[in-house]
Amino acid sequence: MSLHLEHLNPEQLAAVTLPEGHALILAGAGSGKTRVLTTRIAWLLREGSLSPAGVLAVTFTNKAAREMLTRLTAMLAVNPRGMWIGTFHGLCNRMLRAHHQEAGLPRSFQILDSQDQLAAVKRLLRSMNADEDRFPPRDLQYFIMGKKEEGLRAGGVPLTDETTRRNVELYAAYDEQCRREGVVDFAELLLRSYELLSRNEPLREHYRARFRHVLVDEFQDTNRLQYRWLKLLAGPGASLFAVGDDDQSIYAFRGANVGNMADFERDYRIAKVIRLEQNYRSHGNILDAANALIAHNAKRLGKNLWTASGAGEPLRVFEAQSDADEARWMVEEIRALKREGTRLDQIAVLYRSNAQSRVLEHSLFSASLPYRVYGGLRFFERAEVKHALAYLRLMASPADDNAFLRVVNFPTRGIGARSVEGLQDAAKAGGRNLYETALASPGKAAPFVALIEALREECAGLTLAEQVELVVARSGLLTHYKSEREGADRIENLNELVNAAAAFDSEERAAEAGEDMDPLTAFLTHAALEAGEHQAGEGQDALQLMTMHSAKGLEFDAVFVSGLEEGLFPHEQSLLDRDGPEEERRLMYVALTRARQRLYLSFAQTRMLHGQTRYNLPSRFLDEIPQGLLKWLTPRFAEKRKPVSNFTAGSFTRAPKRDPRFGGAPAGTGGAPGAYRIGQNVSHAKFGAGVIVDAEGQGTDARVQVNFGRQGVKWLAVAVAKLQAA
DNA sequence: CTGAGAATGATTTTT
DNA sequence: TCATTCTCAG
Repeated sequence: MSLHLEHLNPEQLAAVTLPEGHALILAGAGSGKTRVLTTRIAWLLREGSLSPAGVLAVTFTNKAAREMLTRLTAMLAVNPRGMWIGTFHGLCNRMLRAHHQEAGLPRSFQILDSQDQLAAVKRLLRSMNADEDRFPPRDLQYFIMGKKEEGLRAGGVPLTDETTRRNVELYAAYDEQCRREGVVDFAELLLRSYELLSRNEPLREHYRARFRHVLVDEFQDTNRLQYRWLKLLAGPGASLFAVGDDDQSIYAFRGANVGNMADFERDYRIAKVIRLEQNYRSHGNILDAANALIAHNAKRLGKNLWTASGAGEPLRVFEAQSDADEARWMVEEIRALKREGTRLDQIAVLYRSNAQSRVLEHSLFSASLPYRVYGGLRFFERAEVKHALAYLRLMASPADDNAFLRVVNFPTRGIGARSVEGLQDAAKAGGRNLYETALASPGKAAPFVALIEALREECAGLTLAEQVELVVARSGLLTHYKSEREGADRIENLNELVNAAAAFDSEERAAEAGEDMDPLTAFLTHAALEAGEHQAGEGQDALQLMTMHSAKGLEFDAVFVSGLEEGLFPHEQSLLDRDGPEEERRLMYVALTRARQRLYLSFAQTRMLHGQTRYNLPSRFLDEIPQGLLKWLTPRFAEKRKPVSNFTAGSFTRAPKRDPRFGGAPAGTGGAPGAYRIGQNVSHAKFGAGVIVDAEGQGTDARVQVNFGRQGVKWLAVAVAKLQAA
């Protein structure tokens, strides 16, 4: 077993070889975090009396868990199978499957993903005759998820106001519905597992005795419940080893609590936090920029990245006339990079929101540059795949009303809304699930029930893949999509589902589900917990397009950080939140630290958003990077903001209609000299630099709306405000 | 049940 | 702008 400890730097080595006890590792971007985590496990196994069964390592994504397992397999002589390595959800699922009885769950409980959960919430609201307009299903879903992630059941939520009281009532009803139907949502996996451990002492002691070392990756992303789960599981004799980077905490909006890091330090009396600050990824200028930027955040544990490699190139900055102009420029730069020998899959274009990819895709398509967009629907989330899975779920778990309703009339078989409502009423009256009800008095649903019954019988003795194949064919899904114009892709996905089942059958089953679980339930669990790839075509040499969020954990030779405009990035919505601006800055930090050698920053004066032209100011983040690190490819905006002359109050002209041939830039036919023009840069004594975004009124009543970026968007009376052209 | 047209609303996202 | 979701006529 070769750990290559000699290749570790002193801090990495210190982290890897820490004696028993709790530890907090502050691991900067590109500092070899995964390596430390895996080498630590290997070292513990080699040095101590620890056996693989004593290790529990938890990550957030399946990808990270796989990566860890792969590296360990390469490093170790022992079979890593005995370890518990997985995501929070995967490990909780594993525990709940093993103790489903103690946890109060049916053997083949099904897992609701967010889509399923929303459907369940909608159905609940309808069955309780709730006013969907006053109580949007999404809000309730968010409420329930949030409370569960705080570790609260309906009974434990303080009733602060009328809305909360109502939500709590619905939360309780939702949990009851889930119980009846034998399903659990994502947050429930964690909460149920937590409750099981806290309630059941023998079980808790069993696991505590077993897991001597608990290791957590991306600790800054844990929510309150996850931290409590860890604390419960890591008993008095165990060591909790947490690795994280508070500067890369970008998921507060979905419940992550960076505060867990400081809490951990205090709760476990961590004497010395180990900082991994040597970066093995980026050139010096990139790190200097990132360090300077993140220094603007007040709430930090503190850390400064450095590199032993050289300063490298300056960061290139481009100011575009418009979003289309920005895209054209990127295409040119990418072509140049390609000519110089950079592979396309080593170049990433990052943006704040998915909507920004459209213009870019348009340009790339015209330029015939192959690209791959991350985001969007994943394999197991596609409608046709979910339909097929619903049939399978109903076979495995007839109480699953969600699954029943999804496919009872898909493909259509004459069971309309009427019949379904009748069934739902009868089910409610009889206190039974829909499938049982339909089985007892079939009515219009007779063909459907007969189909499911027949499928169940015919599946006996078949392999998993054969079962899936049979269901896809006999359900009528294949026929249905064959007759559809755009059905080819969907049919391909259904075939792919059969392949996935075959692959799962042979390889993954034992690993994921464990011992005595039936293959079908194991596969359905796999589908729920691992939504699969976003898009096929991985491994082809294509440009990588993604949000800055999805880029976390990745690295590229060259990175474009686009749309650096106030309102877009930092996003205007984020400014409403108290901690929003700091989280946006951390996101920028993540974006910058993705680049190995070359980093481009760009922004546009004009951008199409929601069907409207927006005039944004350059992002504050550009000001927060030392100018000496930047190389402006266009004149630096600050230099152009010299006052020319005072405007005279009175006239303005609407910006002339933009000509698409000029990339949406003002066509330059402006109004009279001294007139206000929409899109005009101005400056104000108090608010500073701004852009005119709208105007109204005439003469002395004339008012203009000016976007002052971080100072906000304001209407100003032209006669009063002394605006200067800038 | 289907398709057309209206209404709606639009950061970020893994499990 | 544009994709999704809803409503209503046929």
